[in-house]
Amino acid sequence: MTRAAPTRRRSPRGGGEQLREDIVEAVKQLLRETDDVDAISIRAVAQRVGVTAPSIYLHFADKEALLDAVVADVFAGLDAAISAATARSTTPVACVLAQGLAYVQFAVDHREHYRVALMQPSNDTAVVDDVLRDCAFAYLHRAVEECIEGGFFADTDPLPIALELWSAAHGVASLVIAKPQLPWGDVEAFARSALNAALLGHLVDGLFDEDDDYAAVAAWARKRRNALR
Amino acid sequence: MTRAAPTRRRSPRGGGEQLREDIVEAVKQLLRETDDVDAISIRAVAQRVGVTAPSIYLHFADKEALLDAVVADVFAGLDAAISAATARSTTPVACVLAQGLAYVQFAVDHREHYRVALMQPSNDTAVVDDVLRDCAFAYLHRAVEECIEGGFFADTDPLPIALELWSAAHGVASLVIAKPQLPWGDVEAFARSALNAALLGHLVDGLFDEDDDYAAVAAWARKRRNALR
DNA sequence: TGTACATCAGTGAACGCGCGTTCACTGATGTAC
DNA sequence: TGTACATCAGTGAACGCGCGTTCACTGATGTAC
Repeated sequence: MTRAAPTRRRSPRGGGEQLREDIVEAVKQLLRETDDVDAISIRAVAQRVGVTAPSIYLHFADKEALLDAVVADVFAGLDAAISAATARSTTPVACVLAQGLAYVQFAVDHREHYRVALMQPSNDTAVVDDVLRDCAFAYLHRAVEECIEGGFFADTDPLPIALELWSAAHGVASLVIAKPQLPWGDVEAFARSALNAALLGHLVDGLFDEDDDYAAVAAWARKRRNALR
Repeated sequence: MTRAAPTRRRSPRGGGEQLREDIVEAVKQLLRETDDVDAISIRAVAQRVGVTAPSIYLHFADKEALLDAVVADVFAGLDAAISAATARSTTPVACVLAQGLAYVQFAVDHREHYRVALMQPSNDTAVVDDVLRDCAFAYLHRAVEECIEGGFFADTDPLPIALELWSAAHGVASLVIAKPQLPWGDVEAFARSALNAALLGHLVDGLFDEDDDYAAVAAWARKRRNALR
């Protein structure tokens, strides 16, 4: 393997910004191609950008800072996807479903990006996580609030519900990514079904006696199922 | 750091079995102590066992084979936890909930073991995954079948439902592990609530018009909520 | 317009390190006679 | 019971490698006069 000739033009004064962006983009490219965080080395990244390894350190303090920047970039992409799904929705419950589907779609479309950002030991600083909390998750939190305000969900604290719904979407996304050989069928249909169940669960939450091992809801469901037949 | 003196007694003929088990146990110990897969090196494992590095290769073809053995061992532990939860349960729906709680409990009690086994790129061979499918997951699959046979769930294919419930439990477990600083509150209570929602969702699945953006179920729930008030 | 100079983005070579793995070996264990 | 020998679990030293990071440098860019 021959080293790539550094064809890149030198940046104008104070113009390292372009190289910085290129470096982050190169990491994302390598993640996409190799599906393996361990393939990310300073040398590999530098070569991909067309620059020598020490140049990376002009823009990032160390490798961890570089990966933090990549994670922040991934969060921004996730945020954009969920923001778009939110804008497309009309009712709050449908909005939560759309957000969940967009989330899973983003994750499986960018599996290694998702893995680095959300399935990895968090070397990410509080700052990086704040990006997530203030953006992508904020949309979900707001939509849950609207579900409560609209009387769709019981009138309780929206935060745990939002976290539960996030867990539901994350569960589908991360298990599909970690174990792709399991019989998922069509992933979007699977995700829709799983998210639908979680949503239905919250819609009917608190409407049945909860200390009876589901006997009350089961009896009700059985009766209704027979009536529908 | 001085190298540990190899105090270990030589195994009797054909008695490498003991060392093999000790090696797997040492890996699990290191994972527990460091919370970091990258801390697992052949040398570190050998030192922990009290043996030199090449000895490892008498029992495992290479590092990947060693990690596969560890994953299989973790799956066995998970299997035992879920088996115990299953035995404790009386009704099938309560059984699914108990299995899910046991699953999450096991995961957070053995976070790095869980990470290696279920949040990591699967270098595990099909053989290793079969252990999971034939043991831990089989209990869930069976319990879902019983939910259907008992008329608790709609009469459909149990496999996707089991996978969805697995995703729900995995979602809680893996997100709590990956982002422990989020406001989870009591993890068991959180898991119970999330699993409860998924279960409720499947209990009432198919009982409402599904092409109306949840309008039918929402109207029904609102009425019932008012009646209960 | 032309020249001397300061700046600083990027270079090239090297550092020390820990890794997975190999190989010829040693010496305690167990066996055959 | 005693001795010679085969076995093979575990050793010690070494291999080549790629890694993150450093440091003194170079030379194109832009500026001051």
